[in-house]
Amino acid sequence: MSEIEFHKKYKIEINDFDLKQTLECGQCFRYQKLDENSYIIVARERVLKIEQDNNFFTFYTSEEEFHSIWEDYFDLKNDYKAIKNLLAEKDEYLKKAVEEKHGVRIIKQEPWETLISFILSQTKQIPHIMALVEALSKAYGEYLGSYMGKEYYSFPGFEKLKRVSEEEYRALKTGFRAVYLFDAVKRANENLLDLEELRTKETGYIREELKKIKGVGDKIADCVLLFAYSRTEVFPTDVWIKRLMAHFYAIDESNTSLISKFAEEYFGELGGYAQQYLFYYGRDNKLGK
DNA sequence: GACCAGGGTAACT
DNA sequence: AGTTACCATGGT
Repeated sequence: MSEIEFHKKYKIEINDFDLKQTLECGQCFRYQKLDENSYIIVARERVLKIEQDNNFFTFYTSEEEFHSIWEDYFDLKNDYKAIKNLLAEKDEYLKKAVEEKHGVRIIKQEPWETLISFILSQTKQIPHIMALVEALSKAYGEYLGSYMGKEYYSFPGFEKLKRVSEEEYRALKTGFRAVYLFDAVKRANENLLDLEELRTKETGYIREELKKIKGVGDKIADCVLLFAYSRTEVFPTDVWIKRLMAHFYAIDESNTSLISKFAEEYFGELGGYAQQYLFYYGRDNKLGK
């Protein structure tokens, strides 16, 4: 078991960015909190340690890797101050949400990991989702090293999952999602699903292609579009958002299509950002019951 | 033990 | 086209 050293460091000042908020807002499932100001994340076949001291961040990697990978991964070149200003002008709820959750950034995650993670997410609470993703990685991913008594594994690609049976997925406590996992892996391996090719396609086309996978509907497809393909105009509509839209804007929470239509007109191109600020703000403050 | 969790499907009206 | 039971599992 090789201990990861993290001997390289790159320190940089970044505004409108908060580690806790960005990692714990519900968009990603593979982070480990070390203490109040530092986290370990596993992404892109790597383990990264990050520390935050107000607006200063220490990335335990080279400056070169920060610029080639993590700056893009955390969407750090995007002007979130401008985005937050536009949202805050819309109404009091958004104003409060962007003020309280001022450091959220929409991470650019890998499409495959995002797809599988959100397939696993259905009718699960976030800690459970994290446990399932962890179990899947430990069972079929690559060992990347250990740090402070914890082992880290990469997220397994579809090639690595090619020979895995539904029963083996069930053994990981994935429940009825095992069939969905199996179908996604099968499609990817049979070239019926090419997530890299989809990257450049139109949003609507990507959504329809993703929905061909068993167990993938509008919500999961939209999460992949937002969190992996950076289609920041989409508005993933889950149980929380339904309740919150009823709470904030008096829209019937049982009418998902009406909520989507309202979001499209009201938030426009900023739908994805609005969704994430409202989701995190609402969930964290237990709004909408 | 009932009820719910970052949903989706199939079988109903 | 719009409801509803059900899916597997873990936590309150």
